[in-house]
Amino acid sequence: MRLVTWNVNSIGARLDRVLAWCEEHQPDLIGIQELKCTDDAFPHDAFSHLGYISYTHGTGRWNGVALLAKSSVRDVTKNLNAQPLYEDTTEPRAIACTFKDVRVWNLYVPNGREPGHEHFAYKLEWLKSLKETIHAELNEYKQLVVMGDFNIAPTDDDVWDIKDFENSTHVTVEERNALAKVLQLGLVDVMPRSLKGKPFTFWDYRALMFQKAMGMRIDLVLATDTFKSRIQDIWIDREERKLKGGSDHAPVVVDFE
DNA sequence: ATGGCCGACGAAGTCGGA
Repeated sequence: MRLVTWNVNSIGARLDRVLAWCEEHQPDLIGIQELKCTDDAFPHDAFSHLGYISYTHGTGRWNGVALLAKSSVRDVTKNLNAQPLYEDTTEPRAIACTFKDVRVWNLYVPNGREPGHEHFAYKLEWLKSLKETIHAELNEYKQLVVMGDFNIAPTDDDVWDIKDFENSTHVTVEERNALAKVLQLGLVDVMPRSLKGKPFTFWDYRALMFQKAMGMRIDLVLATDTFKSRIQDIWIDREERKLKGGSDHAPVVVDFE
C-alpha cells in the first residue's frame, strides 16, 4: 500500500501535475495541503476519473486540506479537538480518516510568520491542541499516522544551514518542544530516504534554492511503533520538485505492509 | 550582506508562504 503527503501549493494551479503524479505513482491514500480552494471548487470529478474519492476541507483563498482515497474510508474528521481560532475563524488545516486499519491525520500546521507574531503564538496553541487530539486518538487507534506540512524542522540537520535561521520560525526551541510533546505520546518521526542529497521536502522558489540544495525537512510522517514496523520504504520524490510548474514542496511517499 | 518566486484575488498591488 502507498500513503503520501504533499503540500501542493494550490490545487487549482497544480491540478495537472497532481493528476499526472497520482496516475504515475498510484497512491492508495494521499493527503494534500494548501488547497487554496473551497470544497465546492475542488476538482472532485477530475480525481474520480482516476478512481479517487476526495474528502476535502477548504474554505477558499488560504489553507485547505484533503484526503484522496482509492477505496472508501471511514470516520472522516475535520479540525482538531478544541482547535484554536485565528482571527475568529477555525481554519481548515486538519482532516483525518480511517483507511482500512490505519488512522491517518493530514495536517497543515500554521506557518508562524515570525517569532513574537500573533501567528506564532497561534501556531504553538494549534500544536497544543494537536497534542490533545492525538492523545485522545491513541486510546482508540494503535495503527496511527500523523502526517503533513508541520512547518517545523525537527533538528538543525533538517535545514541547509542553521546559521541562516537566526530569529526565524520553523527552528525555534518553542516549536520543536511543541512537536516533541506530540512525539512523546508514542510516535516516531519516520526519516524518509532522499533520492539525492539531504532528505529535504521543501525548497523555496526564490534564489535557485533547489538548485543550490538549500532546502528544509518540514513535511513529516509521524507513526506509532505498530505502524512503523509495517513501513517498507519512505522516500521523497525530489524529481517532482524539479519540474516546471511544480509545487515548492515534494511528495513524501510511504510504502507499507 | 541582500534579494531573488509564486498564487489568489482581481485587474494593480497586496498578502501569505517559509
